Amino acid sequence: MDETIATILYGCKLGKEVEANLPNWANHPAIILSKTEEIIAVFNNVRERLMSHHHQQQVVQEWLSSSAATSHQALELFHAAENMLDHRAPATFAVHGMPPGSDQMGLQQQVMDASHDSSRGAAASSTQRQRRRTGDTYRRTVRLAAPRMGNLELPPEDGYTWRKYGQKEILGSRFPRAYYRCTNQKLYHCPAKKQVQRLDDHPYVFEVTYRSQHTCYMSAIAPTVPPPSVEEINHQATTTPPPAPLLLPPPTSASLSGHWLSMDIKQQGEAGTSTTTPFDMQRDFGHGTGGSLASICNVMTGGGGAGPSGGGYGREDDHYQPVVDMADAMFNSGSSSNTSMDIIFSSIDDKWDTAEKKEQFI
DNA sequence: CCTATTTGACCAGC
DNA sequence: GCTGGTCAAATAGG
Repeated sequence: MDETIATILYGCKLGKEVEANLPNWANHPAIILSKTEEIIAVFNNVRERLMSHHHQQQVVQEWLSSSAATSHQALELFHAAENMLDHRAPATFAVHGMPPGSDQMGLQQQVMDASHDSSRGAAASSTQRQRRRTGDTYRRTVRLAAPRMGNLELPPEDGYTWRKYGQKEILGSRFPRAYYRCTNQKLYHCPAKKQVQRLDDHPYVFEVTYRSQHTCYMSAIAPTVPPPSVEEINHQATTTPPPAPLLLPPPTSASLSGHWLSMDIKQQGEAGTSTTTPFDMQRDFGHGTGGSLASICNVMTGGGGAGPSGGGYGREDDHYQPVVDMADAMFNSGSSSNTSMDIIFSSIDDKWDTAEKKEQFI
């Protein structure tokens, strides 16, 4: 949630920048166009996230109030949702950070082949190299937006931690393909791999092919919980309410959209990276001993469980509604009026200054 | 020192 | 033989 606010602040900063440079850019409509498109993309992203978030919150609250839910039930719900997301039909999705109209590319996540692979991984520990193209390998391909700023070479964060083990020039592709495997491969023999390839015609889009499934989080000693499926990650940017009754928690509020603009705002006292988040979720979900509905609800609503300390993310309600209002003011106020933006700009000045001290954007 | 990344070489599938 | 996927030594960084 904090990065949503950070995104809003960033969008506001862009607006201010345009405002300040209007005299200079009066004869450069291309610059203004570029800037305004960026602003629109930023706030579209915010709106989508907030709408998705709001829907999740409602569903979880309804579920919690309508059933004598236990943490065990929550766990079952968690897995059910995961299965549902993992096996549902391909769905279109809007891409993070793409300017309006960019989704006309018809970017689509494609489940290439959801056949499960149990023969790879530890079983392939023979002296011979693993065989390829056997056809029974779990394989699915998704397309994700690259960050529009920062290091464009970095693939979008997906909640898992990966280790790069190879890169190769691919015939007919301008960009090399990068090969990643799960960092837990050694520890837990997790066979999950992914290939990341930037599209020739859309350099801002990564085609990510996932192969084999994570087993690391199922290990009794593994400290991780399954981060959300890729579909769920995509759904964070979906423009329509998700078909599933509820969504899984985001891997971390600092791991996904934070990379979108390369402007993660570190929580105070949070020294960990995004990879730490699922671990805390595991404590709440997977083992159940310390799990509480409150923590589960926090995780489900994307509010809690982030960061080793958990501080800062668990108080979603403290600032969520104002943000919704702010976004609502931005998008629902009449186009002829700019007062709402003025209010926003003026009201966030203090906050922006604070945020700016914490992290220099751009 | 440990871990991650880079990169040339190797190997299997087509 | 070509291409793509993986290995593993070298290198970099914390």
